[in-house]
Amino acid sequence: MARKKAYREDLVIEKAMNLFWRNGYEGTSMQMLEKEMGINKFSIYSSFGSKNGVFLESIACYKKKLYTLVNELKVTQKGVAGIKEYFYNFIAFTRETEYGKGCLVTNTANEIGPDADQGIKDALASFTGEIKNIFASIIAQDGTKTPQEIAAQADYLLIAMFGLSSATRMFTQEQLSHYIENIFKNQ
Amino acid sequence: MARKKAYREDLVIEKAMNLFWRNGYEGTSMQMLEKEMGINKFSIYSSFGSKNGVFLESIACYKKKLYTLVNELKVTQKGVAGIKEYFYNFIAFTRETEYGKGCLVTNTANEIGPDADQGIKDALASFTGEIKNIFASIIAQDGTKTPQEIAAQADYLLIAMFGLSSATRMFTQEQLSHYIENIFKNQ
DNA sequence: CCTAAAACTAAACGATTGTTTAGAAATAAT
DNA sequence: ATTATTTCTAAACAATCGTTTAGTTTTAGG
Repeated sequence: MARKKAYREDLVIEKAMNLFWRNGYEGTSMQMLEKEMGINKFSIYSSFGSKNGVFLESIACYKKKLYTLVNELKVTQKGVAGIKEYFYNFIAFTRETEYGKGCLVTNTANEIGPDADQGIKDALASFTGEIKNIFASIIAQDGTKTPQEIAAQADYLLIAMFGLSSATRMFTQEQLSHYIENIFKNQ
Repeated sequence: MARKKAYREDLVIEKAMNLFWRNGYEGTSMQMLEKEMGINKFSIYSSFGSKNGVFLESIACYKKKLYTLVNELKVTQKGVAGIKEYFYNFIAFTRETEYGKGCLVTNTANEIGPDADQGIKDALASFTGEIKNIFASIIAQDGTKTPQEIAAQADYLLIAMFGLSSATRMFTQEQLSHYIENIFKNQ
């Protein structure tokens, strides 16, 4: 006994996600979201509660997209060489035109301060922790390293991945290749 | 035949610079600038023209501060080991409390999009180019590398430095050390 | 001392931010 | 077909953004 929604929430969130990915949280206004999502403010608020709610759903949507790459990484038997492939795959994943869009999670981590919304900070921390754990288990594959060595190398590759995400937004493909090749030299 | 300024422009710019460094460009409002600089909007606009003008002066001020470190780097005779020292010095330079503030230039590069103010983009590009040139001339010191090898390694270290700047804002000192030690392993 | 120029205070500007609301349109069950 | 419930349109909300302006205070030269 009621009217039906004229949009699908998962589809409009994907559009919102792309807007946040390109423009950041503060750089994306409700006006822009209305236009891109194709629904008006009332619908956005009734579906997602707030701009912050739209953003949290967008991060969840982003993770789902990225997990195509992450799942390949999870099952790799190539050791650190598999992580290197993930680095290159990630560049392709972020490519927009000449430069990349970076990583939505990393972009957000760069944007927010210490007093940002807790839900956002939790989402970022859980994502970062998960990637680090995957790196660590791959590094441990050959069974030659101590836990300390594994943790240190996982930190190294996590921060390198973090830097790569930002770097895709302003360095050329050639520069990024120089970066990745040196990161994995002698690893 | 006129009233005298009750403030020194170089001193109030240093305060503005610290605000931008901590909060970013968009995260710093004219209201915050008024309070931190200790002068009101009229004085800010009459001295610097606009918020953008305050920011450009703040970047110049930041460079001056950072050049204490950069000048040490310029005259180093230690080759790549001197660059490694610069990386560690930079962490100390950015340290605020538990985490660092990053690099004002890098923070800005992460914040702005492709359609940002041209004056800002120029300032960032000139700074980045200068650092890369210093890295390249240090890498070339031992006279064993081809120009291509020099350029590739300079790109690598530039992006690594770039990543380190962002990383100071959210990774622990221990993690940063793991990162730097691996960056310079076998270089 | 008077006057003119610059620096100050404080209020207001229009635009945009995220959010809310009043009323019209649509739908499913009675 | 009527009714109850939800979605939608469109306008308005208060707050804040960067910027401007009118009017007052201070200062140095004639």
